[in-house]
Amino acid sequence: MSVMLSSRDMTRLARALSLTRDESFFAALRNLLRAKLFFDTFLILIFPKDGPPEPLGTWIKDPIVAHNYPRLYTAGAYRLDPFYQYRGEVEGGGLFLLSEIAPDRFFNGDYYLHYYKETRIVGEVGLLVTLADGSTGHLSFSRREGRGTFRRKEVNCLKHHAPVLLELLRQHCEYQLARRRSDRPNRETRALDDLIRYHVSESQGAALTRREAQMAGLIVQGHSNLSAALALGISRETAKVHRRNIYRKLRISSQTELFALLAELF
Amino acid sequence: MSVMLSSRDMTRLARALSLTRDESFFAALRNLLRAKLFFDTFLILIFPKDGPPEPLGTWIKDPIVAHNYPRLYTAGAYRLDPFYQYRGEVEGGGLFLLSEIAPDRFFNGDYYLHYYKETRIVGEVGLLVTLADGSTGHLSFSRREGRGTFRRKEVNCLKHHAPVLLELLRQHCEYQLARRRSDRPNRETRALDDLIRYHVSESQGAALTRREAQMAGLIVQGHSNLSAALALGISRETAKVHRRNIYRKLRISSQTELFALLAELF
DNA sequence: GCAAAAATACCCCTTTTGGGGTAGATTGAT
DNA sequence: ATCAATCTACCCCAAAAGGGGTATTTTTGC
Repeated sequence: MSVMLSSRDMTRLARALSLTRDESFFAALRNLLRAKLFFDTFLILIFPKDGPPEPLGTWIKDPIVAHNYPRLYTAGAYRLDPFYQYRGEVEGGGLFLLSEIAPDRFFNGDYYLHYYKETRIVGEVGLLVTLADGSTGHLSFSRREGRGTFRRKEVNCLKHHAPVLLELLRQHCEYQLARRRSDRPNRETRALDDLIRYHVSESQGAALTRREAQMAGLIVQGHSNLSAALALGISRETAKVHRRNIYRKLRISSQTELFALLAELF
Repeated sequence: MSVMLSSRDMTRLARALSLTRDESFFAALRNLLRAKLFFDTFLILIFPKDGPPEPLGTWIKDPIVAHNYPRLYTAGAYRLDPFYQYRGEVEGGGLFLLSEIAPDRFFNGDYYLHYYKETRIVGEVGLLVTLADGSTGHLSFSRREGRGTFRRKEVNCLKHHAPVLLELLRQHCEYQLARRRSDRPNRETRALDDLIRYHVSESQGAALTRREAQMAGLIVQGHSNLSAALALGISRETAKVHRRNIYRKLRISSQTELFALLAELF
């Protein structure tokens, strides 16, 4: 990861900038960063002045962690997150290593030992940016053991580019905040599974059950049987049954064909 | 497969009608029909007055047959195809069972014994429609052994709906013929693998080799490693290597993620 | 012409899919 | 209250994907 940005990097950055007001910003930024360095989790949250964080985007590679972590975190563990605790201390914003802002005793504390450690995260970098209403935008990415911690060179490079990343984050969070406040009642809020059921019924003449449509949605979003099972709170075997029934009803025999069928929904 | 069309069927039909001038017509019609009955191959060809057929769309479930059949067929075997031989005999068009139009000795002839039989096809239904320039549009779908032949009820139903299907086929073939004759030199003719290489380079900062981009294209089009290997004329193991290198370069670990990355190309 | 990059092919292994079965618990609609 | 559809869970198996390795040939760039 070189400190200099090539002209191609600038193009990609401009593209990300143009997407800050878009739902796809999260994925775009994640891909942009992933092209430059490895990470195993990628999260964007808003920390209100008080109360639980609001997730704007969540990407966690490990399906089991992806299932357990957000629930525990939002339920209360966030209070012990050094980034959450640090949210008011920071003037404007900045990019920090967990180790920089963690309290002295953090790595011996309850949070680390009983919760954070479970995730096997060995390195975390977080951005914090103060928003207009006093809440704080937070972007975090981390590595699990096996990938090694972030190297000094990488961190320096990230700090060098922090102002741009912070501005991207700020724009995105401000926009999402505004959108949530205006709280438009029904802007295409038709759930994915309803869309899938409707589309499949129209184009294939097959009726998927609610659960099957949910499963189909999870599959095309990249969930394995295990991951989808965790998301639905059922066993991996049952998830397999749903998948099989979907394929049978749609007269297909592979994940690829499911993508082809549902492609026009995206 | 009931003879009556429900109002929902009519909607789907109207949609297919609106797509006759579209590249996606082939898939749309295939899906529409597949919602009503099983088949293992689905082809749309144009038979010129003489000379080899021009494929407009090809879908063959079995990867090995998909690889071998079209090559042999276009190379010359088409001359022995009863549907090809019958193309001039038909006034306007019609829907026929292979068994109806096959010469008396067909099932003892060379074509059947040494070529057609290899495909393990046990039942074929074909549409033929005369086009404005004297060539013939041909739609064929067939079943392989294990699925059973087309049942009398299904055939009667198909014959009942033949006029509509023939009109769909006629419109599509006429349009494709016209488009091919006008032969616009460079209408988005940039090959898929070039598009993939460009897009991946822009969005991921990773450079795929030519072969890798080809492989990526085949994967997202639904080819398994075996199927892609046959298409590229390499061994299944080598195809696996390309797939693995693609995933490594793009920092992904599943076919689903590849879809997510390349989704915007479609 | 030479070195680097790419393409080819095969080996090993584990995990995931895909397809079949049975069977008990829940749920919904009449 | 009952009956059918649905959801659940587990069994089996074969095929494919996913990830690691080594090694040879071909292409490509300088």
